[in-house]
Amino acid sequence: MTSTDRVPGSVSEHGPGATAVRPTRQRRAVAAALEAFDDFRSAQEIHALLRDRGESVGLSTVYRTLQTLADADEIDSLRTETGESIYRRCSGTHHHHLVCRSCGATVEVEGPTVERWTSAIAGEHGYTDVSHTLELFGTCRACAGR
Amino acid sequence: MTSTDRVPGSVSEHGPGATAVRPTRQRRAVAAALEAFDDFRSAQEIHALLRDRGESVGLSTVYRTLQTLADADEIDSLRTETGESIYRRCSGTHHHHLVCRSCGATVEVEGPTVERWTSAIAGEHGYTDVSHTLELFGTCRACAGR
DNA sequence: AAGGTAGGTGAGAATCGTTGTCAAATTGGC
DNA sequence: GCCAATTTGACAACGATTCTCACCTACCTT
Ligand SMILES: [Mn+2]
Ligand SMILES: [Mn+2]
Ligand SMILES: [Zn+2]
Ligand SMILES: [Zn+2]
Repeated sequence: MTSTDRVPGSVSEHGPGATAVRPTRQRRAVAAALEAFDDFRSAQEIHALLRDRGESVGLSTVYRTLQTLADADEIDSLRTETGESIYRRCSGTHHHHLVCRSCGATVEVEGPTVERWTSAIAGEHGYTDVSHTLELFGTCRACAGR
Repeated sequence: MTSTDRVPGSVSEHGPGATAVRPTRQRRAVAAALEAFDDFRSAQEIHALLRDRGESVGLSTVYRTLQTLADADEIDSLRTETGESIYRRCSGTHHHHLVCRSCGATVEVEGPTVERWTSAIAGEHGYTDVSHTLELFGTCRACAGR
């Protein structure tokens, strides 16, 4: 699982005009931090973790890196109720999340049913180029037992 | 549609301990502003509208009122991509939104299919007390035609 | 290997939506 | 009217995120 040394965001294009994305120490560190977590974390939390680990990375850089990764769909991001952006490594396929409100435990869920429903609804109303956001929040088994 | 004069947030309880929610000019103004719009608006936009109308209401009050209304499920609220909270009057039943990214035109959609799916998924994973967020974004017919 | 350059970094300042403060104003019940 | 509880709003404070910009660094070109 942690086999590839591929640097997040790296684009192996050739010739002139290729957008270079450099595998810097900072980008590797952020990517590694994401691997260390199983649940969603904020940019600030990741920044703090790296600082503690002694691999300090500037806060601006952490923000930039996370956004770049999210834009490239290499990590998932969502917003907490308080409007804070949180990030998590994710599988490559389209999916949604079932998150424990109490401990943050996250389960990736797929929903062909929902995917079909969303396109159908959008079509009925004449909307095109449709995207959707769907997140489930609840209390996981562990947290339910006090 | 604009028949009732019921003040948003009003709770008609009796006896000692009843939490009074007063129908002030400010609260009426915010409620009226929401009726004037058909799509989602931010607290600041509503504040500006009221100011222009000459029914100026303090920004803090606008924020407070909108949040109170949203907490009471009397209006819908969601977050833009930039993290800003926007509000809209809504029907009383549980529903979701299909919003035009371009002009903001909003359609309320219901989805027994989705509701069923979410509880099923949550149950399968042992999550209880589940809630969900689901929003659809697309381009409406009008905006699609240039 | 040296140099050139586009891309990357980070400390600190700036944004900006939102929340907190608190004295003054308003409301509803008596 | 009178009063206690509630509400208001100008203004300060917050806090997450973004911007600035001088300094680095990876990497391509001689
Ligand atoms: Mn989906
Ligand atoms: Mn639903
Ligand atoms: Zn949990
Ligand atoms: Zn539109």
